[in-house]
Amino acid sequence: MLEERKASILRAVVQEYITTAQPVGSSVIANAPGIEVSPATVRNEMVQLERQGYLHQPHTSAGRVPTEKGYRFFVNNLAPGRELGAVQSDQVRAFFDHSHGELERLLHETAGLLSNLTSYAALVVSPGTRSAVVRSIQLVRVASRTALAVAILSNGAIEKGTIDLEETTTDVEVDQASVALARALTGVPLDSPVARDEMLDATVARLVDTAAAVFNPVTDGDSDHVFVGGTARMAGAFDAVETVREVLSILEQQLVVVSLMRDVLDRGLSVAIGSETGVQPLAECALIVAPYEVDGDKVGTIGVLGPTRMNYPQALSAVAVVSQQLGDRLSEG
Amino acid sequence: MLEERKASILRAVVQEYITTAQPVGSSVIANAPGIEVSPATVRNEMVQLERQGYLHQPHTSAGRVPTEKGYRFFVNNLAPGRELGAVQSDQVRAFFDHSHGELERLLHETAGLLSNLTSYAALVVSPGTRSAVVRSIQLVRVASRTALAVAILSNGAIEKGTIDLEETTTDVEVDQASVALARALTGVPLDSPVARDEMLDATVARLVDTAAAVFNPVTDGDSDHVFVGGTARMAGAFDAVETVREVLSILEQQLVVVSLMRDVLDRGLSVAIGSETGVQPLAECALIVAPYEVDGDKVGTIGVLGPTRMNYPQALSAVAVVSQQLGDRLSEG
DNA sequence: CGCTGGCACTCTCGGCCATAGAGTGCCAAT
DNA sequence: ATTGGCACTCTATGGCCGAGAGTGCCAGCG
Repeated sequence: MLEERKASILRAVVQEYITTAQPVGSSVIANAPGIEVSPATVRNEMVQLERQGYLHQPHTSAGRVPTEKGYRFFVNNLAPGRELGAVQSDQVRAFFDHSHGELERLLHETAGLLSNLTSYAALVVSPGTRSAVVRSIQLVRVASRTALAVAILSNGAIEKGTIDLEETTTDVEVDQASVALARALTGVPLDSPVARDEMLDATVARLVDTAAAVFNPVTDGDSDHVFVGGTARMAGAFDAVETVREVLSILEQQLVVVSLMRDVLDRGLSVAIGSETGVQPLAECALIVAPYEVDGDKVGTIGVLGPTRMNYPQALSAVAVVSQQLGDRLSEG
Repeated sequence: MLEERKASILRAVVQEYITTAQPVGSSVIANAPGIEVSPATVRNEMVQLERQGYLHQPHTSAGRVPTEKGYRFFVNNLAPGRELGAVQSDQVRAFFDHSHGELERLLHETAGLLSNLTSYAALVVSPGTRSAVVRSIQLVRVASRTALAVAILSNGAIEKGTIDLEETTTDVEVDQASVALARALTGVPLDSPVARDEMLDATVARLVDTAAAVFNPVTDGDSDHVFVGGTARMAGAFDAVETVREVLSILEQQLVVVSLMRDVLDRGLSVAIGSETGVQPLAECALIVAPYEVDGDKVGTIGVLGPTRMNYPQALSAVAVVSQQLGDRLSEG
């Protein structure tokens, strides 16, 4: 733990660095509100903070820059629990009031909203299918050798998968399978085992099984869809174009993003800073995540990805508010 | 038109600049294959080319750089009709042979493929609904005040929209509307007018109309979905981080991208260079587009976005091959 | 004893200059 | 018409210097 005054100084350094992105010197800190000591004293404290690993000096006679440990201490102990500004709260409320239409579209736009609020990249992972129940499921032939299995879930999500047919399969068989599938799965979760006690033609039974199997990977969460908004903001966050490229490259890999977010949540964190993300190219990034709940269940995750020198208080509250309201919006229906 | 030799020089300049990204000088050109004259002669020609607007000199005593007009002449008259390399052809073939599963996923992965082939950003616009016919359509209540209208089309696409219900609407009414909708639209294009000659309860009739209306914007192409792959490549293409930001910002706006591509195609072009795109932030970009055909109909578009100094021959052939094969793949089913 | 003003020191950054080199435009010779 | 030669221009690079920022330390002060 840090003494009162060291903590104040660290807080001031982080806040200053977040806004200016320049190494900050002792005199700036000494003039900061809440600091009542001279630059010399600040300097003495700063060498301590540096020894303890909270600050770093790019070179002699430059100001100090927070380290990962510094940021971590800041978010754990020093970040003011800032409310979102009135304008922004209104923006969120207005968004969800007027939000309308289809689930995917809503999530996509939510990513845009969150990105605008924070001016970082935003991530929205769609609700998992685990907690939802099938409202309607059917098998439709779309070509001579292809059928589509489509399930509509109680949370408004639509899950779909393609099935290869034998050329010899008749339309009647497809229809029978469709009916059997509906009978077996309507009203229960998508990954429920399919009861097989009815007498069915062998071909039809096989069809039902294949169709049901199509949805299993879905429930592994392996196919959770993630909506990314504001990737262009990453270009503004770093001046090394190479860093930008690497980060964008990560954001393109849905699987990586989803498991990254899940992983952070699983570790009980809401913020992962630099190497804490466990992803090397994100060494200069910080990730804020929060689950959103529908009817009390954590069904999905939203997050914000920015540079380590991100505005944590603001981003944290934006993520909190949006996850809350998104959950409410999805629960109400 | 340009005399033989000027054209050869222009070709050499473009090719050289594409690979090195450095202004190219007369001596390099003089040594290029196919040029049998001395640097001095090349210089004389280059001042002509510059006067005619094909080349530009960043400053006295730098090499020459192609202008938009120069690139345009190159793609129109000079670009070798290069075949795709054997390795890459194989890659495309292998991709479509093993491709499997759901339409959206296929298109998404196609964007990735095209991006890998060209090392630029790739764009894939999903097939429009115009040419497809409804295989199945239904209305499903997902919450007390919400229903989902879901249509499955013959091309494997799924179109969906949400409908607000009165709290008082009964499940039976929803079902009736669903049946009526199915009767009216199955087997015909999604934007067909709904026949209303049957006697229906007023509430149900209203439901049917709302549901049908939901799909109209869809057929306006306004909601054509676009899959973007390889955005990270844009970061490698420019060294000004600001340019990268602007381009990414454009790529995030689906509507802009879709109408941009349509616009270019409508003008009968397959390549739009710099200001030809009509989009200011893309001044340093070039866009290559090609439609893909399912059963002879141009149902969608794919494209590649790179810097103006892109490898046109290679990108053109990659786009051609992929659009061809994607069309075939979607036709076969 | 902790704080602070003072001070010498270190390091970066911007400007300046000179030089090297790339590439040109032009001209006279072929 | 082409070309070798040449003087010229402009950029890029590196060294140098001075200004300025910021430090670490110390001695003095409350």
